[in-house]
Amino acid sequence: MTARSTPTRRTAPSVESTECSTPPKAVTSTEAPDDDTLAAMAKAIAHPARVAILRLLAHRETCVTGDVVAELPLAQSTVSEHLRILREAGLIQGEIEGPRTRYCVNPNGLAALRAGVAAL
Amino acid sequence: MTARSTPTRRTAPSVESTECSTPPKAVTSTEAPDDDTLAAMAKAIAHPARVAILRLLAHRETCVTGDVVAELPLAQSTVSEHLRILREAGLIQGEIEGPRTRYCVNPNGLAALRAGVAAL
DNA sequence: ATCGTTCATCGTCGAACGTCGATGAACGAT
DNA sequence: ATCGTTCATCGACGTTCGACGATGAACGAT
Repeated sequence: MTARSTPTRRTAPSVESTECSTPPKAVTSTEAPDDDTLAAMAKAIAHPARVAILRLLAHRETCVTGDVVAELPLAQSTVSEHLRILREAGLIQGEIEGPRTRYCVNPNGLAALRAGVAAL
Repeated sequence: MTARSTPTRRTAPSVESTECSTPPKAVTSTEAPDDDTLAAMAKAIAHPARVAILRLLAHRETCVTGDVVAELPLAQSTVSEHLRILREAGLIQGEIEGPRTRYCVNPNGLAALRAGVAAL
C-alpha cells in the first residue's frame, strides 16, 4: 500500500468522508509545515502541468477528470497521474461521482503550502 | 553555456553587479509568475535540504558555503550543488568573497515565489 | 445481461535528479 | 614562489520522474 487518499477504483468503492464541496469557511489554523512536508508540497507543484491543473480547478467548477484532460496536451493516463500526485500531496481532493471523478482544490492544503513558503 | 548567475570559479572572475547585501526595502512589483516559472521555483525548494538551506540563510547571516556544509549531513559537493540550484532559481544570491562564497536569500525571488503560490 | 464511457493503475523506457569522491581554479598567507 | 584553504565543476552511479499505451474495474444506459 502506498497511502492513497480517496479515488481508488479497481479495488474498493471506499465511500469515504472527504467531501469535494467543502464549505468555504473553516480554514482552521494552518500551521507552517516542516522541511520535508514543505518540500513534498513544493514537489507537487514543481511541474507546469500540475500548476496549470491547480489554476484550472481554482477558476472553474468543472473538476471532472475528462475536462482537465481536454485542457491539457497530455494523455489521459498522464493527467490522471498528475491528479494523483496533487491529491496525495493534499492540494486537491477527488470524489468519485458515478463513472467519473470530480476534483477540486483543497483549501486547507493550499493554505498549508502558502504558510510554508511564507515562513521561509 | 547553461546560464549561470554569479559564482563561477574555474573560469572567469566575473566581478558582476548583483550585491549580496541587498537593501531590505525595494520589493519592486513582484508580479505573479507564469506556470513554467512558478514550477521552476517550486522545484528549487522541492527538496528538504534546499528548504533547510533557505531557512538557514534566512535566520542567519553567516552565508558562507562552509557554514552551510557544516549544518547539513551532506558532502561539500552536494551542498554546493543545492546552492547552485537555489541560485539559478533566483531564490538566493552568491557573492565571491576572497577564497569563499557568501550566500544570502534573494528577497525578490522569494517574493515572486510567494506571489506565485498566492495566485494559485 | 450486455455495451459504452470514464478513469485509475500497470509496465516500460528515456530523461532528469541526488549523491559522492576527485579534481583543480582562485585566493590569502607564508 | 609555494602551500593550504575554500569551493565550483566533472564523472559515475543508482534512484526517481514524466510520458505513453494498454488494461480492466465501476457505473449508467439499454
